[in-house]
Amino acid sequence: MPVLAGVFGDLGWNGSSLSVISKRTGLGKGSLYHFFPRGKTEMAEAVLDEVERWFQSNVFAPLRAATDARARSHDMFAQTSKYFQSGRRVCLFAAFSLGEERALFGSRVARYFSDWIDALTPVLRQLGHGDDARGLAEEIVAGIQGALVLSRTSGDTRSFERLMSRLETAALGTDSLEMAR
Amino acid sequence: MPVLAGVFGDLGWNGSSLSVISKRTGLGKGSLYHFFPRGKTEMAEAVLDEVERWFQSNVFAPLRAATDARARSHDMFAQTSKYFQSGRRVCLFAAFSLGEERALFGSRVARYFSDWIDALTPVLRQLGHGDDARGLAEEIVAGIQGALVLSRTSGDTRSFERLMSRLETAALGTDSLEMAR
DNA sequence: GTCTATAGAGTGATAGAC
DNA sequence: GTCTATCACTCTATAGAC
Repeated sequence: MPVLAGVFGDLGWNGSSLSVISKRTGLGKGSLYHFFPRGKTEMAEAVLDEVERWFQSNVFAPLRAATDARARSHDMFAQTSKYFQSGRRVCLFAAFSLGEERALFGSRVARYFSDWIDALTPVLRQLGHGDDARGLAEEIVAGIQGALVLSRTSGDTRSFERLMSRLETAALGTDSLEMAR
Repeated sequence: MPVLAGVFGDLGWNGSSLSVISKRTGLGKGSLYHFFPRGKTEMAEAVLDEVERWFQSNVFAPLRAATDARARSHDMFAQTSKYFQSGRRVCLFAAFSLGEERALFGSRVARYFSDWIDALTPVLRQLGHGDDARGLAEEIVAGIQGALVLSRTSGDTRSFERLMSRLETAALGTDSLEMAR
């Protein structure tokens, strides 16, 4: 499964041909169709399932925990940064948001992002963002995707870290801003 | 050329087969290879050339103009929003940042984003962001890409508008923040 | 005749499915 | 490994403008 995820991340949906998948997994086409009778689509679904589970248990669920909001926010950024390996890894949900793959996986891609925003919003509300919480949650989730694009194109992992830390500051920001008022 | 750009935007690099391109442009393969002897690669290069020229003259150059910084900032957001049609259109530079197309177009993709950040930074410095100007420029350019991802996956053009307006507020933000101090 | 633009049959290679 | 479909691409033929 990690190899499969790596192939889809590196080559995208259309670039991940069965021959490449066969080569990188070390499995023949027969074996691949034994485990995934519906072929490439089922392979991608399995990978998305796994990524989704990882985010549900390591990012979304902790956001809903009953601990300090500041800690939950920090934890989200730490776990997200860890998952994306400072921008070296690709977000498959974003990668599958275009072309043929959009028709295949579009609804679950949309759910992934809305789940994230839904989980983050109450934390930001607790941090004092009030009616702005949902807008800021959108901004942060979008900002993470943008950070992935920018750090990938520049090949600079530090830009990812820089952008993530700015987003985290924005999440905590209202406190210091209110003190200034 | 607009049709070509539409195909690459809708289907991506691998999804844009010559047969689709032939169908949607209404041109036979002979004509396509007459205009683009190096094939699909040359077609994509021509499209990227055009997009790059558009941004150079409508976004990057105005950012370097000798007018009011506030107006230049606003103009950038307006033009960018116009180009991306409130998130309905895809950023081809981001779309070509993965897989095989990364090897083909990676360097010019990187340049597109760094040109943007380079042009935006001095404007933000004039708006009072000081040493933070470059970091904020990164954040804004990344934020636009994130807004495109999010609005595409949700199918909601208003989320794009919302995110763009937040970024514009951030660009102008230091003034009001300094007044509060 | 020459040139540019056109169509589309035909090439080998490779795709995904089985 | 075998299947058919499709891939990017080449080539030949031909249209009309000058």
